[in-house]
Amino acid sequence: MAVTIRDVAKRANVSLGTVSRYLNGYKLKETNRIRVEQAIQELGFRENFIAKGLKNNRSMAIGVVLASLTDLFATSIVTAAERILADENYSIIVCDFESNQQKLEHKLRFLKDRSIDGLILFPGNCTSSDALREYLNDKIPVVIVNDDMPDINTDKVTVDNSNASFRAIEYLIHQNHRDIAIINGDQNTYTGRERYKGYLEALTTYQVQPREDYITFGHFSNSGGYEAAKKLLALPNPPTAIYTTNYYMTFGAIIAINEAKIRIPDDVSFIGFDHFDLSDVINPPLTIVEQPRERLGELAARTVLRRIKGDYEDFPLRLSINTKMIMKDSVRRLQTAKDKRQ
Amino acid sequence: MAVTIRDVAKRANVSLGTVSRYLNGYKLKETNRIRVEQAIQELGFRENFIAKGLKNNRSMAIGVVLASLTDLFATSIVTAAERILADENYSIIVCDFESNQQKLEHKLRFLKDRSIDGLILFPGNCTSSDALREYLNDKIPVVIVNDDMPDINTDKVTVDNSNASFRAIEYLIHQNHRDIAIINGDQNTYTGRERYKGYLEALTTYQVQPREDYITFGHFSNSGGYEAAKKLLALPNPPTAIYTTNYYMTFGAIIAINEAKIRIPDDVSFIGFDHFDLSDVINPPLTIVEQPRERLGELAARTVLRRIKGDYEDFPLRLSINTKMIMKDSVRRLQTAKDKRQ
DNA sequence: CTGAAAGCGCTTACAG
DNA sequence: CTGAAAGCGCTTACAG
Repeated sequence: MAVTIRDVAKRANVSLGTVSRYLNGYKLKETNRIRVEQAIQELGFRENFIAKGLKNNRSMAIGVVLASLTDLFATSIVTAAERILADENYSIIVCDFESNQQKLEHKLRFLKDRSIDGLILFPGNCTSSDALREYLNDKIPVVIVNDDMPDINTDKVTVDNSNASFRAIEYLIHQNHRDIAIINGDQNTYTGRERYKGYLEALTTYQVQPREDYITFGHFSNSGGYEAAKKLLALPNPPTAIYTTNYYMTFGAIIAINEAKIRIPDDVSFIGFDHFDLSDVINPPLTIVEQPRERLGELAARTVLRRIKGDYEDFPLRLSINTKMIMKDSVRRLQTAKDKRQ
Repeated sequence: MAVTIRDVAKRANVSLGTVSRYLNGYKLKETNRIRVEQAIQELGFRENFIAKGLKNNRSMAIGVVLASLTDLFATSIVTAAERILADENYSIIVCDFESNQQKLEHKLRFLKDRSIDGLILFPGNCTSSDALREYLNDKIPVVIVNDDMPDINTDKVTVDNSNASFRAIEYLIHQNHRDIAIINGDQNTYTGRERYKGYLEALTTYQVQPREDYITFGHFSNSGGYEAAKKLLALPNPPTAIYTTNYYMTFGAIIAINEAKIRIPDDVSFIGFDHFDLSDVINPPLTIVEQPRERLGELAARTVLRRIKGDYEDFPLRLSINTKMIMKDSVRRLQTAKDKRQ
């Protein structure tokens, strides 16, 4: 049915091997090259990646495994990665493991059975994995995004989660805030823990006593942020500043704040996490921590490609990319006693 | 390196064919079956899907092509589809075409070169496609989600976009609203046009004169909804009810409404689109149109699987699944002159 | 530079 | 029910 290199060879009056070599970038005699090219044109020949894969033991597919396909953070990283991988003719096979360790194992095996050439993994709340160790044993490149997985020795790219929090809180402190609340996400995730850690470190560094009632926890979701913010605002001594630790929570918190008719930054200062289309548009525009999602995705893709090509020079890569604070109008500088005297 | 059926055959003392038959569910003599099973166990044999695919001319992969991987609506449908496809041992290869017709063509060819067994397509703002026609010519099953693509004759699953709007507006009219605004999304998408159409039809049916200033357009995004709502609220005669036409717009509109310190439903009634985690939690809980995303995804997956198996009985399928209105507290019944007299 | 041939890991019609 | 063999569409070491 489909036209094969055999057909091309026949038409071009050369051997199979010659066509194959042409396809793989070897030099042909000029006249042969032209005839092969013509035959390919005329027959509308397209390479069969499956047959190629069987010989080369490569599938030209990269597995992407994430907790949920509906997580904007992960999918925007995947988008950037896909762009690069597709350019190199790699396809991505995506699997969702619904934050379930068992499903994770299953999907990893599923992908392995499909001979993927590399794996990009967002472990989320899952730690470790037997299936993952099989990848390492079989020398299939694995890049882990935004997680540490201490017992898995492979390439890891992440953002400076802890430091991002540190700087956000430090900034608030420099604006004379002391009553700084945090809206934490799931503590069974690496990012959740790291972002919380940075908060505590900043307070410690500047000798601000952490207050338990200012430390809230929820899921990394809109409603998680909403509920936490509501709780904070209802406190007898509400915080002067609120810091949220992911995209969804930021959104939810903003809704709670608006609903409570509390004004940013007059009544409460606010630093959000992740840049989104509304951040700059709402009133006031939000000061936020922006994650370099695009760069993370590119980095993950480039790393896995390099490993596939056998370049293990800097293995295992441990790269933490810097987040960036986007300064807008949601933080108010508080007056200190000293300010007032002046 | 990897263990093949040849190794299994040797160990089990049977022929290649026998192992293959076992793997494909044919009956073996009891003693052979046991030996084959044992050999598979002992050797840790796993089938090679690539080799299988070469013989069978099947890749066990389904292509999924969408405008953006960060569109929650599409990805939640894909999640549901993936669940079903993975159960049947199909993997999904995902491609993002960034709402760009040319990229769409490119990705469709990219996937075709990888011998996908079927395609699930979310065309978004793209209409028609040469590459898509090649799929149909080559009898590769294609299921289109939430779009019509009139010149492509294949299976299509969608929600009752127009009717969803109709019912939402009808409900508002029954609550005595006449000044009903709509926040439309991109009109170069099928869903955008259909949802707008249902709005107009409802007004016509109930003889309410459409007002141009109540009909706003924006992108299907948070800021699109935000900007449109802001404009509506600033009108000299603001509407008594606002209807938004997708998830993101709903969110953005809610923020604008809260920001303007306008109360739902006292000052304005509101019907949103798509159920999301905050819908029920915020104050007041939102009356919304809920799309059966899960069912859509399952239906798309099941349809493509049936076609792959050669079942073309109901081809081309044109299925529109009903949305559901979730009644909460964001719509107020207006008093009519008659109500007041009573 | 190129052809002939073996082989990647499987499936399946054929004959028994 | 099972073995031997041909073949899916490609690649590549070998010899020229």
